[in-house]
Amino acid sequence: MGKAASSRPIESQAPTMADVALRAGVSAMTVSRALKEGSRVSKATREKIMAAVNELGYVLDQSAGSLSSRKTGFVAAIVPSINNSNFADTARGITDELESTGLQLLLGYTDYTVEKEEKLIEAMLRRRPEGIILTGGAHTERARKLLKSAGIPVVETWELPSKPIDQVVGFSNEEAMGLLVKTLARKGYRKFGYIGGTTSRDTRGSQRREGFVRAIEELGLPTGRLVSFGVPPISIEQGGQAIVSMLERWPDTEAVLCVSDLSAFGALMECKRRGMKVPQDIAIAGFGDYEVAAFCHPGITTVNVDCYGIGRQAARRLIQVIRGAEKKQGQEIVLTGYRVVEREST
Amino acid sequence: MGKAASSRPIESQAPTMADVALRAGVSAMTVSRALKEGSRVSKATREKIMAAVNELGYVLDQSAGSLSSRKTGFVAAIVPSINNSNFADTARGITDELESTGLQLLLGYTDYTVEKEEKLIEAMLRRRPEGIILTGGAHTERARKLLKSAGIPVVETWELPSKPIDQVVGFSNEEAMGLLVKTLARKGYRKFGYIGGTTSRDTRGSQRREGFVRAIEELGLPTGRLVSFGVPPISIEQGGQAIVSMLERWPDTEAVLCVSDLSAFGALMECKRRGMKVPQDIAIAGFGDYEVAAFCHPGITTVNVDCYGIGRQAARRLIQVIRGAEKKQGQEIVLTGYRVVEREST
DNA sequence: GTTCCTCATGATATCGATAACATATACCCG
DNA sequence: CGGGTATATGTTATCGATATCATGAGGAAC
Repeated sequence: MGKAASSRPIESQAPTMADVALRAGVSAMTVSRALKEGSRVSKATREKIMAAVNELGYVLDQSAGSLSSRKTGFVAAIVPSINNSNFADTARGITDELESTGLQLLLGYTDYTVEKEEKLIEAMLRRRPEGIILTGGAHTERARKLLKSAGIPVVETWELPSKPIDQVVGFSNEEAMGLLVKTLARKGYRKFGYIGGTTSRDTRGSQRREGFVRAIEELGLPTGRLVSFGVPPISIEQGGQAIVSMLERWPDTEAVLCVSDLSAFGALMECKRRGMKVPQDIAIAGFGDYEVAAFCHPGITTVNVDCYGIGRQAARRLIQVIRGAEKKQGQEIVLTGYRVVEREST
Repeated sequence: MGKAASSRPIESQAPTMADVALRAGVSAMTVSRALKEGSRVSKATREKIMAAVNELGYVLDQSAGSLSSRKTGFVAAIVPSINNSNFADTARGITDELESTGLQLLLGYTDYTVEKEEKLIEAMLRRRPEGIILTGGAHTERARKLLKSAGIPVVETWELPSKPIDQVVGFSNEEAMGLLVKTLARKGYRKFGYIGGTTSRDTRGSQRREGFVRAIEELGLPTGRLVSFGVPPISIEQGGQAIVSMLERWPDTEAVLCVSDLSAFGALMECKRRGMKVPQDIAIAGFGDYEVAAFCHPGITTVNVDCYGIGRQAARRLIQVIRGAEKKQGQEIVLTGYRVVEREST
């Protein structure tokens, strides 16, 4: 910069593409092309334009661009909670997958209610996302209608909905919990208890519970040891309270399965606080393979779910439809893996 | 619905405001008014319009609206990680505070690098947010320039930057860690160790470490017991590995302070795994008051930070500038509280 | 040298809503 | 009943970019 320092005009207005064009001595259209990857602009012109861009501190206005190009570059994703590290991982997977494509994530959370989900869906659709990722298959009728008339690809995740809207990336929570029961039954446990939330708001939680009940029945084991405690998402603290209730009602329970690792961890800590030995006095298992389950002592047996992969795959499927062939290839269902991780708590 | 089922026209195009207007027999402008809170439209007209809206499944297009109104309704927030429950809480606080105002959050995460922050800031500014919330005070020069020329209110959080851009909602990590040291010194501990990450990427971590060193020096206690382990954010697992290293080099350490509760939890579990008694053999403290610290056994002494409140207050300050008086009231700094929470681990 | 093609660039219309102004109708009051 | 005011609605221009078509310059081939 051998030239005199360029005086910065004190304009409160942010510079526009026309300002850049004027300064670079080209048309606005050429500026638009120069700022877009893969369009042909001569090297000299591009340099002039970039110089003007830097001098003015210009940043492209995508809200204007998306109006004329009819592509907003948004993808919406709705999860039950961003405080839950499983869903945070999914959100991270989505973001990471979107990053290379220049798509921007609009993230919302429902607090596990379909009513808030409906509101969120509507709010997001106002931004005209090019695709939308939902958690689970439970939605209000109005939400379904809104999604249908929006005409954008939808991916439901984390479950296998009985009535899929469009695409699905998920797994059967019922089967996964069933597998956990069977794995532990093979180790000799017979009196199983289950800890979960009180309502059906958390559909994945309900499915896991059903999977538990079904597996117990199939194996011909003692049934009925179900404790419901707290509104989903059931916290660490509530897991601790729930196991107290479990031990009071069914003191001879041999193994307790929890709807998530957080409640399992709470249960585990409560047991230790009471001087019980895990797994000798009682075995505890969770679901989700949270970091805390791997590194607490004893480590908690759990079901590992590919949370991050769910996010990446969901985003990838959207991208394929958005950027790829116009034609939707029908309701594809992607099954994501899960596996039982046995640790010291069982 | 006593009427015959309305046949759904197979139009791939999403309906526009003009379609609604046509159907309701009014002008587009009236539709726009009817869909906006607080504008005067007669009851009969509004009902006609709402009927048309529902029949067509119309959803307002805000990207178009924000172009003419010159208000996008976006607020950007950039945090180091969304997998960290402290920052997830802050994001939740922001979202909750924005909800009533109709503003939509654009959330991004930097993985603790200023380079990715710069990229994110630029990407977000392309969406023309009306305000932006950042974590910490470390930014690239270019990021600062971009923010300045964007001319929107900026709130830096979670720290007290030495060179604030605009507004600040945070606390002194240095002082907070110093308070923790002093609190434990009062209980009689003298040989303090510190566990943190290896680089200065995590500026809050660095500040906590400085606060630790300074407090130790001021109290005239033995210095130098610092273990750096792993790239921030330091995980539970790395906390466990770090305390092994600490015990090898300084076996007589009485109390170990960790950059966060996650590493403290890892350290705690590793000690238990080795059969050490906490706090009798060694005391352990963390930072951040994560849920796990409260409910693990023994509970971990830590510094509680109002993560959620930081988010709410940061958002509130933005809203005041955005929706309120045009005039910025200068660089206001809001101090958020913190407090030492003593538990069984010390 | 003429024709044809490629590549760089410009001109204009347009995306879908809203701001700002214009107009029409109803209502109020002395 | 006339003038003024409030309320409801319509008309037009506009936000800032991009799609599309048009144009011009340069080069290759014969």
